[in-house]
Amino acid sequence: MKFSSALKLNHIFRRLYATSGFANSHLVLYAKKNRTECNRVGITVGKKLGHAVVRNRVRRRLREVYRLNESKFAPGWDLVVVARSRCIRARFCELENAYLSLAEKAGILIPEEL
RNA sequence: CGACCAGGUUGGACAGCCGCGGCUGCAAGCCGAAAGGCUGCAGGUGAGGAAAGUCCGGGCUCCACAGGGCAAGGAUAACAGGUAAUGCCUGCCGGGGGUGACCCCAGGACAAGUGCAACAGAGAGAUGUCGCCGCCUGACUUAGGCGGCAAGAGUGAAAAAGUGCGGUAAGAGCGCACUCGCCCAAUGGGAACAUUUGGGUGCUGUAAACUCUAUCCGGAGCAACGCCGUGGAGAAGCAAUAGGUUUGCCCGACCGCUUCGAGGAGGCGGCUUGAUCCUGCGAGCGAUCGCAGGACUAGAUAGAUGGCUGUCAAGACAGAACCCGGCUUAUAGACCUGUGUCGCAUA
RNA sequence: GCGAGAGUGUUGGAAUGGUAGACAAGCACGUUUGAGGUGCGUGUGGUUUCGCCGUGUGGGUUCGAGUCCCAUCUCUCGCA
Repeated sequence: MKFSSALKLNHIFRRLYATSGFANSHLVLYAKKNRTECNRVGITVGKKLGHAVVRNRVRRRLREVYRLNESKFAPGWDLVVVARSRCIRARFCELENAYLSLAEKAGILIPEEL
């Protein structure tokens, strides 16, 4: 994790929810530029998804997706990822595909140099 | 061998790569005046039996009262013991269930008072519909009146202790025998309580209806509480054209400066050594207690255990958040103990 | 962490411990109309043989629980 940290402050979450996000059947992604060189990533797993064990598993997997793919992301963004209920039974590769396709839609990936 | 009963233990394993939170160390590096912070490396460590529900009881912290009594409100309810304490646990008594091992029970007082008991039924806590018997009157086998009775009928969840015999005009605890309930005494027991004992007595049920009796209870909760605290608001002191900021200097522009300071955002502490755990011996029917030796075993703060691969297994319920003791609920599979129970077979 | 409330036919929502489903909406059928709408009337929990089971679930108290008591599940709300 070279240039990323966890997003913890409640008012930044509020600010990001006010923007229009990107969604697919597994996830919702909110993104906004900050004025630093770092990325701050917040994960929201609501109480609807299940008990604490289920919610922890979803959160850990989403964090792991970002960690393994950090090199593909451009720095200088605040991200909030909201898990939807299909994440409970999804495999890891499905979560990874959903995450990366949303990030591509939002335009926060480094464009691949051929 | 099969079906159970009671109590207890455990709660996927191994290997490889990447990754996370504390802790310890480095005569490591960087930043800093220092305290310390950040990074790297190494070592070791890192969720439960229910961490859950928040149903009880405490510790701890602050507030209130700082002494006692009464009232209100709430909780508990056989007896004895255990415990820091409990509404918990153990033993025992009583009641109920099971062939049995064994299991279940809020289990004080309606004989202090009040309330309620729908429908049905004459009558629901005190009576008399049909009825039975005697006497009188009219009539001639029935009607009316007066008196006695509560056996039988019928209603209901419950009907005036129950059954039998005697007794009588008919009947009736009116008398007797047995049974049942309550009260008193005696005996046994530490007590609840028990009784092939003696005497008295025959009273509906309901207090998870109000109530009465006995005992206990001050309130809030780690988001408690303590400390630090940019800016801004406030107070005091000083200074008056010096000082500060803006680019090192000049010009220009902007701003009074210093100290104190309740406290909001935020940060730090509280934060894990404790009614702790393990082993052995002893006391006790047991819960539990005593003694000796040993161990240190998460401490996060948007909240640390994940991802991929391989082998076996396929298998649950489920994630600490100040800490303990219980209760309740959810749980796949595996294992252990018993001079345990029942059935079948054999001897 | 602390605290409060609710759960009844398809839906909203009543019911003092005493025949469960008042009232309204919806639905079905009949009637009114040339046809529809409106109006009026009847029915409507499950299974079925009288009957039995039905108030989130499981127990208990009571002659009798939607109601009272205990436990539990789900949902909603409040405070910080």
